[in-house]
Amino acid sequence: MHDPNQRSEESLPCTTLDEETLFMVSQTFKALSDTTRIRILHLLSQRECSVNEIAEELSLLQSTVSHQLRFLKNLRLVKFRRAGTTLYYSHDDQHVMDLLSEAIHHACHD
Amino acid sequence: MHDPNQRSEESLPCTTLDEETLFMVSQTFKALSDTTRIRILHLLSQRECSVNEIAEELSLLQSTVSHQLRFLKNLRLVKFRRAGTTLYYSHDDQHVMDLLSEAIHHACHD
DNA sequence: TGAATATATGAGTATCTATACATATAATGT
DNA sequence: ACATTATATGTATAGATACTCATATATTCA
Repeated sequence: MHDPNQRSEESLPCTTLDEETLFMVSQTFKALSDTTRIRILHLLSQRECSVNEIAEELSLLQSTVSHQLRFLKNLRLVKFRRAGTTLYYSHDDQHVMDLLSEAIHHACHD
Repeated sequence: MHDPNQRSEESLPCTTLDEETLFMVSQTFKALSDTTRIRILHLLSQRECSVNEIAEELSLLQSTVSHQLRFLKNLRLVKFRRAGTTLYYSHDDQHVMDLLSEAIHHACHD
């Protein structure tokens, strides 16, 4: 009847790590491993921000923020909308934001 | 009566990122951002292993494994017990292992 | 079209990182 | 004590990364 070797659609642990999964996981964590990107994502978890707003709020150079936003955009962790010449960025991957907030929460409370 | 600015002991979001928390979070994710360390931790999530077992199972040099285990040990993500000349390593931070398995699960199922 | 503003991009550089090789340390058994 | 086995460590190096500076692109408005 029920074959335990048959992978169901939900909630079973991934015991095998194929190359593609391994790469995706490492890329996700790499995005979260830099303090500048963490600060940017943490800010975007609270509100949508323009590039200059991020730079001012976090005391970073505009080009630094722009480079990191490109990194995050490539991984589809952030998105933006245009309003005139201003681009408003916001987060775009709730799962990754959850990973971040869990880690922050854990670090805060030890 | 209840002051919302008063941080309670549990489950409130950390809206401020102090330097120490920022560093801890980045270190945690840095540990999980390398494919070799991910493979090691994933293996240790399934069973306790000696250094040589890890090296053989993952086709890595012994010194590579040992260097990475030192990295993980410094962050207290793994621990070991001695049996003669053999050291058996196992994971030692359930929270970080949860972060890893969540990321793997998410990557596997998209 | 030209100035002003916002953002993106390219290049250079200093720093970090992961690995490989060689060797050291440590525990065991004879 | 010596050989053997398991693990750790030092060092060198190739590759990755993040930042800074300079400049390019793009949009708006006069």
